[in-house]
Amino acid sequence: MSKASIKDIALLLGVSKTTVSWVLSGQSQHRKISDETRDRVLEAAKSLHFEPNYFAKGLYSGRSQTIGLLVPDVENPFFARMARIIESEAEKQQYSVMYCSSEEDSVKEDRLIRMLYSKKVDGMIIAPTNHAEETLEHLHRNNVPFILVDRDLERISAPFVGTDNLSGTRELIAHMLSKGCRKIGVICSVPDISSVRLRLEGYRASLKMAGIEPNEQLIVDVGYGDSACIRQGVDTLLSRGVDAIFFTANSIAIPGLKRLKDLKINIPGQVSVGSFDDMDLMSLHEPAITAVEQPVDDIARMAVELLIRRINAKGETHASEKVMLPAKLHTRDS
Amino acid sequence: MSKASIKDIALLLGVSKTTVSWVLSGQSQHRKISDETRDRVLEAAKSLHFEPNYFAKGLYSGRSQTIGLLVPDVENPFFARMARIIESEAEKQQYSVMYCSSEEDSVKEDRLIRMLYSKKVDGMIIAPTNHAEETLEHLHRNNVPFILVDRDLERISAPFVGTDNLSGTRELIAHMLSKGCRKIGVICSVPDISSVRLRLEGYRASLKMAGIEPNEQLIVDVGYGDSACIRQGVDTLLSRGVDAIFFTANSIAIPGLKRLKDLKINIPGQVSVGSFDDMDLMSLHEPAITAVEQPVDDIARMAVELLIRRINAKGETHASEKVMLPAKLHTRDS
DNA sequence: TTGAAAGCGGTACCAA
DNA sequence: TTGGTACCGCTTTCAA
Repeated sequence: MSKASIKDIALLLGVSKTTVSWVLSGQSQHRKISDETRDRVLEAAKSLHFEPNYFAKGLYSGRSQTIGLLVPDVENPFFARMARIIESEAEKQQYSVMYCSSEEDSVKEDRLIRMLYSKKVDGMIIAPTNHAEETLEHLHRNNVPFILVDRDLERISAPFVGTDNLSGTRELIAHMLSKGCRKIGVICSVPDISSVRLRLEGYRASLKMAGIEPNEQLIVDVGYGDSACIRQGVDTLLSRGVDAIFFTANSIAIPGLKRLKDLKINIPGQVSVGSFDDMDLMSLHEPAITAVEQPVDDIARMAVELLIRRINAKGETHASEKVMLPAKLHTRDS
Repeated sequence: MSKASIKDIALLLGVSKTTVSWVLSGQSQHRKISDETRDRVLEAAKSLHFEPNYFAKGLYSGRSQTIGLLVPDVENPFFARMARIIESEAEKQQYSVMYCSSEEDSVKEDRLIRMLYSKKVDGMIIAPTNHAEETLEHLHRNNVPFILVDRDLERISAPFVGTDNLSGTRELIAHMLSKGCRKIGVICSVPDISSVRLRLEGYRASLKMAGIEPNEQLIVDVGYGDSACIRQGVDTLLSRGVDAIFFTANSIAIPGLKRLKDLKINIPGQVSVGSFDDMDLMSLHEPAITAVEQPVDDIARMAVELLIRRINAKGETHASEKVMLPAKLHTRDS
């Protein structure tokens, strides 16, 4: 029951490995193999259940037909969906996906990237921490193509695909302002990554546009998003008299909404709420929560497309495109 | 910048590949390599940034240090969490994870399992469709260890780890009965998989225990869970006068709850609600929804443990343990 | 039209 | 204590 190899087929038929290899890799035409030989080989391959050995092929070709996916947390609905789409897009092109979660920890991130690298993935899709430069440089030097998603690293020139966080946020804040909110608080985490930074920037810009001077006291940074800190953050903002709260991500919104529920705060009576990342929970919430939906499917599709293009273009230098896809505001009852 | 190989090091130092290989694989002691040689090799390896070639190693050893994960949908919060825990458990043991989503489609499942197989994963963790026997037999014949999770396949003797669906459901239904519900409807999908089958069995058993004859008219099967069908299912049950609805999975509960919200049904005034699979949404819902939480972390951990044990015990025959972990009922306001 | 042989990068047996 | 060499399975160049 041990695997049939090319050699086995060659021995069986009394032809050479070369011939078998040529037939099996569809080069019968080009290499002028006789139809008869070709058919005998194909038949033997079928009856012996021949399957090319992945390692041998990889050893020679250097290709694994596998891509690596590194995100902060595959369990987060945003990244879980991204993983799902990436998987199906990759499969269409005969690629498999290996995934890892960095937990926003750059040390772990470094370790995981090296692991993916050592497993010879043909390329990677990475939502990096803000300290990934060195590791990514290493990839670059070793000609491993990669695409950044969700957060960009301005200091390195790498292709990026993500949401237009600035416009998305501005639209959301503008909506809140139009509903009469004047003292909008924010809860954010990991503000050093580009996406969050831009969401904060969008927030400030919108206020200024409306003639309101942003008050830094109303921006609460909860570090890596521990839920106790988030609940605390809600309390802080409430004590500072906000009339609205902007959650900068789903991971913040969930504990945040829980806290508001526990405190029996009336939404939008006492405070309005707006959130980045739309999810079932937002529309099912009572009242339904206004949220900005990221174009995650498009991000995933484009990331795979760009990555595979780069994999196939190994060697050639590309301009490092930076793609920003528009977000979509869902105004609801909050 | 191309990778340094063992040969490069050997050439550089004027020693043989054998020596280098032995030093690098930590056999200096055993193979009695002189300390001096060892140090020279180690130093050269470090300065040339030597890293063993994954394919070459795999070609010889047959091992990939990778496991395959096949679930119906990695985006589903239950499986997303499972994926997350499996990843971290696997990493502790130096394994990477490749994932695939079968979409409950046995044809796709077969294709994906074969793909994982061809990529030489050392083992697989699979939440199978009810038609996976043949493919799994193929794995078995080829000595690829695998663990079934979430749903068991009684017809084949394979290790399984999942939730005790029967008890979990009985507890939930008993709770609903104790609150006075008498006409409990059910919406389920893919009832041919063991987990759902057991949930339905638990439902019927509980009713009988309470002296109520189960009415098959109150069990709506929505096939593969298209959300239009689920909404329709809710309508059907309501028209049949149920005083409670049991959703057999989170994927059913979400569209189901949406429909109830759209219809402005008062929960639990008009109908009570209970669901399998706890998630943030359940406790944040107004009113909070009573739900059965599956021990997904334990399932994932145990699956990895059993799998790796089997990988390492290749050849030995094991009893095929079937592990059922207890579910936890969260009674809430619905 | 087909085959022999070298090589991809390690590992391990058998000698020395 | 160390080295030569065959082999894992596939691809491809060069010869016939």
